[in-house]
Amino acid sequence: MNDTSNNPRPSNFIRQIIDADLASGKNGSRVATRFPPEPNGYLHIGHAKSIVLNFGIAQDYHGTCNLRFDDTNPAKEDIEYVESIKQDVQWLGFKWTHLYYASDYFDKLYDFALQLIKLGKAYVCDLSFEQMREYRGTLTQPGKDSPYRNRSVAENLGLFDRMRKGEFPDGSRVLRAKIDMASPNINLRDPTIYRIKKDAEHHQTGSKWCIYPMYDYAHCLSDMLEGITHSLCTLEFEDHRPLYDWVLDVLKAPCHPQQIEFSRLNLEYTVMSKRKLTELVQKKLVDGWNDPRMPTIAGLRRRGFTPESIRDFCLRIGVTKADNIVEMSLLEDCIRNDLNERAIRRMAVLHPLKVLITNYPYDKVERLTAANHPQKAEFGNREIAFCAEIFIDRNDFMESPPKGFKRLIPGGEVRLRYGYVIRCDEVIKDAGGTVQELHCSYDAATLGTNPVGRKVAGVIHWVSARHAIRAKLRLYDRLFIVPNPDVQGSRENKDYTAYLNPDSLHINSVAVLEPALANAKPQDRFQFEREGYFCLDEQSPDGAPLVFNRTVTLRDTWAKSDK
RNA sequence: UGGGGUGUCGCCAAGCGGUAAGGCACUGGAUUUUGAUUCCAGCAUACCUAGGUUCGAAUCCUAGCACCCCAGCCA
Repeated sequence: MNDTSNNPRPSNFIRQIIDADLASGKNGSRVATRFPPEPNGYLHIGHAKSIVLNFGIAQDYHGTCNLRFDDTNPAKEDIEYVESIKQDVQWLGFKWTHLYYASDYFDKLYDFALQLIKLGKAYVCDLSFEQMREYRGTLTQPGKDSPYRNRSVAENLGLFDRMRKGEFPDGSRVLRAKIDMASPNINLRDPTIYRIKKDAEHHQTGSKWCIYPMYDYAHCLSDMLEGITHSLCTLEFEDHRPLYDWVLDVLKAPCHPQQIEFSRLNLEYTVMSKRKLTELVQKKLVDGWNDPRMPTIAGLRRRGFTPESIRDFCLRIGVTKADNIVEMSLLEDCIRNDLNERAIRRMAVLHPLKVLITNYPYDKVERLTAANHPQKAEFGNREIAFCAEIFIDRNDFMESPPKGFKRLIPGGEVRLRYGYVIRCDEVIKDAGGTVQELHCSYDAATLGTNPVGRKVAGVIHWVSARHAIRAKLRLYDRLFIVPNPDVQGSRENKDYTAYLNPDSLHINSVAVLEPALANAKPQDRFQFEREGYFCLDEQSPDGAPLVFNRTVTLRDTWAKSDK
């Protein structure tokens, strides 16, 4: 197969850091990473970049990689997301060393908070949300100390204990790290590390806790507790690194993971923020998280993408700190490249036009042999029925063709793929002038061999009208009509949904397919010759009409030309 | 006007002081019973700008410029 995951992974600046650490004997020559999603949505291809990075490094350096759910905010999380994330990581082809939840550490995290208080490095603050914002200052002005900043250790201990016991309402008090209200880095202006959430039912810990740690506090300690050596995250956390280090330093942590930031993936014609993807789902602008138009792993899977192609994509885009927006053509190349190698070929006519072969015995049926893959004999052959009535695609016939048109024209010849050469003798039209049917004649001497004395340039696909099966085809196009809905939206002061592509899904219910497709199984992938790669929808129920999703079209240099 | 980042071909991205990898896209051409695949060729005297150091700079220094992130009791 065409699995690039077996190829050496390209290096990047993070691997260079690890190489240097290994060379200097840091971390006892151990490499431990983790992939830490919050279960508040489905994974998308941006997460795949992080997954391939983290798990790939663990594989290549003979290290470990944990899957850890960063589940510190029960209000936004759900067990459905936990399950989908596990499934998606596995589907991508990775095995975690350990499965953890940040909530596994809630007891330890609480004890560390007690330590912080005893060290005089944390205090309970009674400021309201609004007051807190005022006291924080602005980007250019320093903040000012909270009036509660200098409470005694005993008072802080007592208050924090009562917070834990549920004696105070949500929002009334928080535990804050005591760092520096005048820091030019806003994240260091006494950040909140614990807040009260009394009525949230946590998907893992139930109602055991009514206070929950904040990301900045929980993440570094979780990394530490797992003995992570390299904590890889995206660029927006760069400003948080001093806080990450502060917590571990103050607590004199026995292990201090190194946080390294890389830029997140942006893909043209889609959005990648979980907030926006959630909105698309909730407002039913798409048909759920696994809608094949979504950049989610579940969506790409349903669209027909292979795990190999997504891994390949993640390797090809690289890992840097530069802002980027990757063209869709790269992702398309990855899936075409993989499917070209492994997809069985079939014929499907999307816009059927009836053709009567007038000189072929009307009642005769012939079985022709067609290769399942033109370059791979080991894929075997299948038989296709041929008779006097067939369907070809309307797009393969033109009465007044542009220059260079190689398909069927009145009086012209074309090769039927894996069949005979036919000539169009007569065009039958209805009263409105629409072509209804073509009357053609076939050349019996052209099966498997070229006619002598003349060249037939075109080859078109077809199916027997008497044997064809019907199916529903879902033809997908880009979700948005502009390359960068986020940027365009803020520039034009519009919501990104204003750029949704109204034609991102086209349903074709008239397509006719060769009968061999009847026993396709959900997720089976095919190349419909000259059309594209399709996969049987995972939700096609047994017995119901087949539904195929178009993964991607074939490259089409003819359609691209000006003609 | 604060802090943190980033700037190499249309897009991604190597390069780490010795004279601009690679992939995608694009453009030619060959082969082809998929206008697919495959193959072959082309595609940055140039690295945000301006100075400087050096025999030599995308790489070092200085000063600018542009863009991204940060003022959640989100992650």
